[in-house]
Amino acid sequence: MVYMCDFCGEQRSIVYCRSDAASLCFSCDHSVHSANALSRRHFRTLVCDRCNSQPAFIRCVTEKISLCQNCDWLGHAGSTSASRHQRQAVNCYSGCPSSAELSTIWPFVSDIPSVGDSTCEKEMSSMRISDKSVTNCGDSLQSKDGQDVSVLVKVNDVNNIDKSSFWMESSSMPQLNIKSKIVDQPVGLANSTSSKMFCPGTKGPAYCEDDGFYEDFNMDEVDLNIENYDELFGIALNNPEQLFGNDEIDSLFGVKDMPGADLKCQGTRAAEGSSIGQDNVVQPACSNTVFADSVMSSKTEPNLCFWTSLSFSGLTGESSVGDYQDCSASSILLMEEPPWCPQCPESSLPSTCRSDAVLRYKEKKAARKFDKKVRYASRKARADVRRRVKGRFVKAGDDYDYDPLSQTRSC
DNA sequence: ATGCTCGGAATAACCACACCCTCCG
DNA sequence: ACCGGAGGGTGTGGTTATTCCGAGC
Repeated sequence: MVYMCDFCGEQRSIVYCRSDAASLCFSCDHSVHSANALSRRHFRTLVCDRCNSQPAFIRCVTEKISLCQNCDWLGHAGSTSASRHQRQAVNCYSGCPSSAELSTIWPFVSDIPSVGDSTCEKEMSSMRISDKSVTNCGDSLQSKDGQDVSVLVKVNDVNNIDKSSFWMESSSMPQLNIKSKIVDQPVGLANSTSSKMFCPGTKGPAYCEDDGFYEDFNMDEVDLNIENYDELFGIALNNPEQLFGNDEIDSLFGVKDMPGADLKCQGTRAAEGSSIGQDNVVQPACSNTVFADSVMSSKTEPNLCFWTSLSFSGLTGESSVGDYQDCSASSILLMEEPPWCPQCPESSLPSTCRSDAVLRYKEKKAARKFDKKVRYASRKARADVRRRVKGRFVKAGDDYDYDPLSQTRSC
């Protein structure tokens, strides 16, 4: 069955835009995402060649098809022979790259139509070329005329990766025993091992920072350059809270108390495991049902983007779901529970243990409070001591039922 | 398949008043 | 150009009310 473009309904859908939750043909993708600056930020990838409904994140070189997470698992996890298939990550892009640039991103796609240079590209160049996040990331792609079309790619060979390594930028974690190597690296791409952490499947700081949602993330505060990994985590590995603080860690992960969650987590958590001499730290995320559940149940939480972008500073609850959807992590987070989880042999935690963990998680979640920016400390100080009636401020001298200072009632 | 009810979660509204900002003389 | 006063708008937190959404029937 041929799936048609959600927009025109005439051409075969090729590109998937998660922000729009739409499968588009190249032509409509170009026209739709050249509409305005926001739409140009949408990250698109190929549509899964198998289910035609999910964004592809893996290219099976052997079968010459692009697969979503689900289909990749179903197709490659089952049989030994299939699991040996050579696979590579499917790149994604934002902006309006030309057909030539698309060919560079997806050299295996043969039917890329000609989409000439448009005003969109020009606007994109003005918007993104100077974007330091792109240059910092090192994943930008230079077009012939030197314009950065903000093509962000992941170039790691993903052979042998398991589901958990999909969650992380494995090659960026030097202390982890990830069997990955770089193959088929597109021209103009920086070595991913030298890049900073970025969103798996898509890519990180460039995108996230660009989104405004992460604008409070200050790299100067915590230098997360992987080159400083030892310097960074060498101190914090044994106790990441030294780096981020207890509350921030709790707030970020929300699953701190969950058994088994620590070492399944990516980023600092995984690094934490590596620091204590666990070579095989990377385990399938599905190895812990609780963890998977926690992730899925937290799919609308902004801090989940931390998993993939390390954008953990100054996150508040102000961002909309759309922001998360724009985050590449959404390809995972917004999905339903992966079908491969039930297949995992380690998912047999005792139900009581699981329920306890879930309970702790929910309590933690409830207790968690997103940082609220207080513009005027003096006003806050006053509000903190102001007497109230049913939560409302009362006039000075009036009866009150709540006094923050004395915790007593006047009546 | 559809509609209804229920419960939980998320969000908005409310209150007083010190402080901030703008305007004007 | 600078200063000071007047006046209006803003922001602060705990509680309640309202809205939203999913599950179950």
